Amino acid sequence: MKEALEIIRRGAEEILLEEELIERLKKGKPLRIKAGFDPTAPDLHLGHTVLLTKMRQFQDLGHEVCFIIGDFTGLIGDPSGKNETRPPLSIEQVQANAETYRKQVFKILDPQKTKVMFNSEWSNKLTPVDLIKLAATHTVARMLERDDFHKRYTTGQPIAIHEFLYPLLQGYDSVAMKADIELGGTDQKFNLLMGRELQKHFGQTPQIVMTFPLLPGLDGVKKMSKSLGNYIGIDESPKEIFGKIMSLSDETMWLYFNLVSLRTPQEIKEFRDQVSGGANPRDIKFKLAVEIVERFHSKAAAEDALQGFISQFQKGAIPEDLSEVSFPAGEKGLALVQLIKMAGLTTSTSDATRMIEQGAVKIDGEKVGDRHLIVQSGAKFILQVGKRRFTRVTLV
RNA sequence: GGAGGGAUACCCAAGCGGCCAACGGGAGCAGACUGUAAAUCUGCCGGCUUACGCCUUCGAAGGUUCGAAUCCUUCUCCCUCCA
Repeated sequence: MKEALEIIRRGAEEILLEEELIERLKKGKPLRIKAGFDPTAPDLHLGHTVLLTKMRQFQDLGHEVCFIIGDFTGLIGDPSGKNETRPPLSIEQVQANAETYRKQVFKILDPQKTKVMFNSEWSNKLTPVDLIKLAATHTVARMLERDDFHKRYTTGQPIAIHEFLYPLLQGYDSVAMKADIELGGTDQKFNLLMGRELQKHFGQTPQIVMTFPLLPGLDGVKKMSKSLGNYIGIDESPKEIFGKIMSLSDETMWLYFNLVSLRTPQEIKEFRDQVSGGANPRDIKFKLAVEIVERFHSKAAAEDALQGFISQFQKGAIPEDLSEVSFPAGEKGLALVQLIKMAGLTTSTSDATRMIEQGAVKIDGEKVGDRHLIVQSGAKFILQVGKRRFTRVTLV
């Protein structure tokens, strides 16, 4: 029991209320753990794994985990942490995204012990009268206490009325499924507490709320999200994941250790000591990258990624597993800028021209200086743009 | 319902008849330095074009003008105050 609490507590930012949690754990009955996910992002990324890993730990401790897909609330769009109204998703989009979730979550969760639920299941049954009654439980003033709403309100940003319904509906989920504990990011605190209030209102024992720090994205500042493009997808290639981890700043690396690594706090502390003792933080970052790739792929893949990384970036070698493309050059040959674009190394020829001008383009490792360069049919070479974009080209 | 203010590129934000593909900042990309770290410095940062050059963009649609992001009309959306 003490150990269990230790595991549960780890990584959490806040537990409301911890006494209640202990109380319920003591009873020894499996608890119902709830965590909701917006079906907006088609792919799971490392940010999601913070909660998923915690859910997994609950499963391993014998509790019942419910993975809620907010397909109904997704029609509203969670206003949490946003400074603008989110565009509603179409039903088709929501369904497609939910499917992707289903496929990916079980890389972490135990499928045998997971209940996947869609909140439309009960939300769609609410009548307009029910909704009005739900809305009547809270005041506008109470809603405006929420930091993001407050900010938008005071700075003159629009708040649509339906956005007020979001916290209420998310809270209602807890009522509908009789949750014992709800997990969420720190930005979810208001919504999570709403669940407590509504459960009380409906005569249930209020759920315990656990919040977790938000995992910052590659920039180290903003929350990891698909829409910001600063994410590491758990479905990405080993090489990709490895590279992205390596591009994290030293400072951010520690946050990842705390939030996504499964190493013990003692191990992490040892790493910190090593670094302050003069060890190259890069080598510690290697360990993090290896661990994460191993977790979502395999030990072998992690080793390959490490070796590939070393040869490519430390020894400057051209990677081996290159994609290959082939294009007809025509009689007069093909402009290099065209080729770069066709090969997908840049998005436009203008961009390709810029790359050449900036000395970022190499053919077989040789820098190209002439932006008007024409390549002839029969040529075969490795084309490189910048440090990371490579492809093997054959002209016919 | 009435009065006033606003909408500019990924974001913030200038411009208010030609010098505007549009100042400046942030983000991003590339180069140098390095550890694909940080900091710093340099360049780029709408598209097409194998030169010259061309095309589209300033909420939307029309109009005035040799010429509009800039002026006029209508429309859409947002904000503030009043009711």
